[in-house]
Amino acid sequence: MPELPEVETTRRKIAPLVVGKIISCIRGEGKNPIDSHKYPHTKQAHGKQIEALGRRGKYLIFSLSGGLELLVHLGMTGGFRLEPTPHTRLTFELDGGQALYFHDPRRFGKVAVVEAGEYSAFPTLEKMGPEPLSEDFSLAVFAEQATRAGAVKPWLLSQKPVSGVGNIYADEALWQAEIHPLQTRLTLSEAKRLHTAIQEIMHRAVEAGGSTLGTGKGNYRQHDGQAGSYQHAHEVYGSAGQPCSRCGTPISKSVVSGRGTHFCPQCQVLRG
DNA sequence: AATCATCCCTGAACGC
DNA sequence: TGCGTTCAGGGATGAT
Repeated sequence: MPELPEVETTRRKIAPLVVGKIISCIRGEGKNPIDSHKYPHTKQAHGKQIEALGRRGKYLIFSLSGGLELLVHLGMTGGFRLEPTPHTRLTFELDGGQALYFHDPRRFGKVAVVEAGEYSAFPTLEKMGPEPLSEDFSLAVFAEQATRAGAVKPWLLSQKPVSGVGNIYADEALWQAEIHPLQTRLTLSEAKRLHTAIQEIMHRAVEAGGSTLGTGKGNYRQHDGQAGSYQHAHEVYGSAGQPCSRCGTPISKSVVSGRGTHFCPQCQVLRG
């Protein structure tokens, strides 16, 4: 499922193909009109030039001429393709006859055109924490906030302490930092380890082109169908019952705030 | 204010 | 083999 590394990989791959192009039209499925509830105001992009392709957390941001932005959230199964698929939800027709297809089997993805910076319809984006691979991801601020009373994993998933961390990379970072997903009130030492783990894992995962899980149609792939490779580096996600690579104890799986949660019960002990 | 459950949606995995 | 059931999950939303 697309988290920061997958979204960043998408951005890097797609940007050279679209920046500078004019969106002549965005079309819906087949001959159907676009569902304006799921994909609001896409018509405003017609005739606009794509000036840049940026990213904030898990959101792709197409900067358009006329002070507009086209926001894309890939949800669980969204992605761009160069050819139409049975799950093409939107077709972006570009000048020069090229097209970009928004493929999204489970339809959890979001696409919208907004005034640049007007994110009030996207509260998670509006309140998004710092980028984990930027200087803005301050250890001091992170460690201070991490002393809070709530459980650490749901907090990471909220996008507030840091942006772009989803279920896979949250589990991986907590394993590397040796912190239990339900731990509260992190010590300075724990916060430092987690801060480092998030940076390292995100960096390595971006380098690997993200993670591609399973063999199905709903998994994450790059626009050309190429898979990422970071799944081979997963230590806990999808590894329930497998021995922990540090201590050999079988990895546990449970549910934490509605999300499948993988951890090593030996290395990641809940402090009282 | 913070935390939790519910909803959306459909392919994959599982069970009989 | 084939059908039906359950599961997965990011983020918005409503509830607690």
